[in-house]
Amino acid sequence: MAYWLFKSEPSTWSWQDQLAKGEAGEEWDGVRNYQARNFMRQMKVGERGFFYHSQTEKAIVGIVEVIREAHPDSTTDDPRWECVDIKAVQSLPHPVTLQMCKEDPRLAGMMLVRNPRLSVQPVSAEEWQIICKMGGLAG
DNA sequence: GCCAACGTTGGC
DNA sequence: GCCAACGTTGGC
Repeated sequence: MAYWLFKSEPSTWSWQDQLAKGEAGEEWDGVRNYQARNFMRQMKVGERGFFYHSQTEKAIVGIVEVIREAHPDSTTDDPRWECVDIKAVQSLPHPVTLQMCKEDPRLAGMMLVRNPRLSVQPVSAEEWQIICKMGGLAG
C-alpha cells in the first residue's frame, strides 16, 4: 500500500472543489510532467494520498483516495499524458503547513520539502503517520 | 513581485 | 548526446 501527495493551486482546483465532487471524484488532469505521470501510473485503486494547497495556503488540507487507475488525460490529445481519478475522503482537522513539515526533523527528507514543484509525489508510510497525527487524525 | 530551482526544448 | 536558453512553478 503506497501513499501519495497531490498538489494543487487553490485558485485552479481547491480542496473545496474536490469535496464538492463527493463520491464521484474527479480526474487529476493537467499534469504535464513525466515524473508526476510515472507516479500516477503506479497508483492502485484504494490507495490514499494527501491533498496539498500551494501558493497562498501551503498546507496539506485533506485526504483523497484513488478511485480509477491511470488513463489518458481527457484534457489533451497528446497520448503521453495520463491521469488517475481521485475522490475526497476527509478533511484534516488541522491543516499541516509546509513550514511544520520543514521544522520537523522526521519530515526533512520529504519530497514536498525537497522539491515543492513536483505536482504528484510519493509519501512514505512513516511520513503518512506523522502527518496524520499532526493533522489531528489517528492515522 | 522577485528570484531560485527545475524541466523542457532546440541548436549544434 | 550535450548544453545553453527559455518557460514555469512556487516559496518568500
